[in-house]
Amino acid sequence: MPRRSQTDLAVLGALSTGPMTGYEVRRLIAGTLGHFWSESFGQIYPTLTRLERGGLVRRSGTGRTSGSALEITTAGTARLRELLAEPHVTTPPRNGLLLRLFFGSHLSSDEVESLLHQARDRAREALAGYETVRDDIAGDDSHEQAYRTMTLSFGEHAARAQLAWAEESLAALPAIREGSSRARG
Amino acid sequence: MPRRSQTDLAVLGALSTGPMTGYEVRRLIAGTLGHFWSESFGQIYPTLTRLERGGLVRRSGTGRTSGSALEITTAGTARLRELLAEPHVTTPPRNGLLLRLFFGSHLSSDEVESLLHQARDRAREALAGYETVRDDIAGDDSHEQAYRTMTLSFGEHAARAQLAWAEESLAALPAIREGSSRARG
DNA sequence: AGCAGCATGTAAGTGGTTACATGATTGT
DNA sequence: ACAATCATGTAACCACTTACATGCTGCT
Repeated sequence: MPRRSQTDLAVLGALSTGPMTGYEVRRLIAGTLGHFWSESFGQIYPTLTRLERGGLVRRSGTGRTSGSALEITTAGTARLRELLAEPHVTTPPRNGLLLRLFFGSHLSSDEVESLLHQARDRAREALAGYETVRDDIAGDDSHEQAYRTMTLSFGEHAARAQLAWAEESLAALPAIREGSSRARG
Repeated sequence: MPRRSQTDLAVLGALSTGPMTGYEVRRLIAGTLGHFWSESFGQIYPTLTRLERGGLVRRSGTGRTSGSALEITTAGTARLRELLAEPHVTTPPRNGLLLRLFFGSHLSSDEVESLLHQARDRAREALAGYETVRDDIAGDDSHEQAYRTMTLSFGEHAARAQLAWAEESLAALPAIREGSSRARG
């Protein structure tokens, strides 16, 4: 199983929603897709020129201010569908917060509490962000709306779960604190 | 902000639970930590030799069968605490399933259904796995138990959230199906 | 005798991050 | 004028994955 980049998929997908400049592709991926996908900016322009050379994308007039807008071609749409049908890979998780929590016995209980506060606050921020996204989507009644709602809903479920977990864990902390101080003497 | 590897942290943390061979470190990271952390095996042995050269880890007798067990040193424990106190980084998400779902309008509704089934089944499998982990932890009454339970609980919350989301989304599919067929003709 | 699992590594390749570099345009 | 944003790239570095290579031990 060769290590295949899914950057093409993300970029073609972005362009499938309409012509835009490379800068706008960047922003779309960092913004809307940001909750479940990320591309480093250093990848996007090289990918766009490669796709253009391959005839999957073409220049079409100028963008809003300067630069040229990019448009997906028929071949590009076909390629997008191919890529969508391929088995998906999700990068293995690397959650630095949970890694630290797992070895929490080496931390002071204040440090543990701080980690949990961070997790809780991050979940709250995510939820607040999703609310505005939901408002954006509401004004959109294309056939793409349903799928945006679906992915948004995933984010909301995940954030609510993290929030609930963080609050439960914070509530459990005093008992752990007692336990470890009893163990130490 | 230099791109810093957290492999040292994961490996030192693993060894902080007791002496073990490199092979066992591998297994611990792939198993117990696997739900929120991953290391590629090609990294572990080089890391161990580097840590040994740095005096953070030392050989101590032989493992269960062959090979030599590795033990964390006092300096290693100190380093571990340093690393734990550093700000954590969590790799940006790259969820191939959600990426595809987001562009679901280019997929047939059968393909979308299949993606959701995969998400649902994966969540169920995770939950089943967590159940056995919970049993393992129950027999362990060290002061580390509380933190294992905490990270396990995170996994359970996340898996339950994903399961609920997948089931809701599957239930919503018929309406989407209707909508898109109405739009097409 | 043979297989599964234990055990330890290496080497090539690549995907991706980060930082740097440059200039146009719009708003104040 | 000046700042912020739009816009397009490049180059170096590195972390990581994958595949390969090798031998031992315990069981049947």
